[in-house]
Amino acid sequence: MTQKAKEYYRDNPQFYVAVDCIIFAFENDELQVLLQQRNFEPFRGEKTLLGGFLQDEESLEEAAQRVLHFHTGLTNIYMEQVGTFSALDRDPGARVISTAYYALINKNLYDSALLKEYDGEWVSTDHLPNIHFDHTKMIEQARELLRRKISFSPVGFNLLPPSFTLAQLQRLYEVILGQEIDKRNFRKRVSEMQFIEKTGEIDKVSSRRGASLFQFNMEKYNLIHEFKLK
Amino acid sequence: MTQKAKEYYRDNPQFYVAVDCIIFAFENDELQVLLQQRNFEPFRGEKTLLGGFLQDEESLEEAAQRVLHFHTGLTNIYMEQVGTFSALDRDPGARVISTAYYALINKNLYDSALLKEYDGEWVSTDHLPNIHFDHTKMIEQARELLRRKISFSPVGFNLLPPSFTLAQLQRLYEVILGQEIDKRNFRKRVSEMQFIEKTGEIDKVSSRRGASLFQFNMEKYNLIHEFKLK
DNA sequence: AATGATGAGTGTATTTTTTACACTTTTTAC
DNA sequence: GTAAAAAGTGTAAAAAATACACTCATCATT
Repeated sequence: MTQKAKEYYRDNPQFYVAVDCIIFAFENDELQVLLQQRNFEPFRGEKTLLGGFLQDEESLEEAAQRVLHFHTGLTNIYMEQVGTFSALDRDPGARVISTAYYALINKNLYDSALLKEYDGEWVSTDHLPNIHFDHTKMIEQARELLRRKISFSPVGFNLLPPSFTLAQLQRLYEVILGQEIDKRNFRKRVSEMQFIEKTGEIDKVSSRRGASLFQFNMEKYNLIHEFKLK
Repeated sequence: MTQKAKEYYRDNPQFYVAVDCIIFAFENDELQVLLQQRNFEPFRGEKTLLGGFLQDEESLEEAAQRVLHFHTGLTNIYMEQVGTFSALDRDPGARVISTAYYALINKNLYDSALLKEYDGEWVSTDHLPNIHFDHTKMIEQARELLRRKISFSPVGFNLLPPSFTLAQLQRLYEVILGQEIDKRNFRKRVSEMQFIEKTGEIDKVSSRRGASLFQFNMEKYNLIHEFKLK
């Protein structure tokens, strides 16, 4: 590179760059988010999202997956970029530019033993506690993004176990969309999508009669690639 | 701040952070984007989006507005964040994290004399030339975001002059949505939105008969805040 | 063994929204 | 005066979304 070209970069300031992860899960008819009670400086005692600083040899997506893996034990988590936050005073400790990602996991599948190592706790997105930095805004934007996405893309299944009842699926949609859904209309739409298929198993836990278990068939979906639910 | 807290930040690398602006305009029945033919190093001779490095005392939004003002002479431009791009090799000159914003301007209102100062040129988004970095991907993501937004939010008016004919408005929608729209159905929907109002003026340029000019009334829209077009 | 309680499962009619479609009007250029 | 060009206008059909109520299977209780 020429001298001129080097100066092109070097005349400019550099910044700490971070990722913050809005990790969503669905339990007890609530959309929950994983927070951390910080027992370290800076901002000890505050609740925050799980995050980390971008390192030299990784992209933001890789950094987010690293953070996700570290806190859940999972790999290859479904994730979407929410946005990048850069207000001058968003982190009073230093100037940090942070990109938020939301992630969807199933609470049965992750390593919950890790929680106590970093003081993680699940909270309902309906009654968020006080959260430090601009993380409340991040959560709200993520929730809105998820709300819009879930009707037209089969991302919601990441929040459910591999097999699930239609009642579970419906509750998930009701909670995320924030409105009641008619059972018959919901099931009609589900039955039109052949990639939501019966496993043949019956769930005997949730009801006396027992409810058919279903699974999302990704291969079939990839052939059709059309999704509309509610 | 404690020593520990300082280390929390200092142990991490810092990065150049940039903004890239996808400046859209509508002319000749095309959605156009403003590019720059670089006559400076690095990457002299390449076409790129208009961008700039984030500085210490500004947010990304402020940096984007600065870049937008510098290249168009306009202030307070409508703008939306597209996403942040961080691939390791996206800029071979140095590691740069870049946040893309799309902006909507009207070509009649900006300072076109500035173009020659930075070798700016408008190109159709339908036939993009070779563009350097990951800027093609940025443009495509921006175009898709705009396509989704325009049906449910009155952002398209930023691409039109303050008063416009319904034919112009319809062509704008057809071009951005990439599909023909039925004239009568389109006008029916427009007439339902009282904040798209006749100015009383007649445009005699675009047709022999003359066509009524309309304007978007932001105050009325803010009261209603409901928008659906096509 | 009968009964009550619980959630599972199922179809049709109505309303709303979206789409398809063709001619008359006004003006200018020739 | 007439041909050409774009403006302007309403109704019917189709599709999509919504509203709605009962029977079924099983378990727990008596």
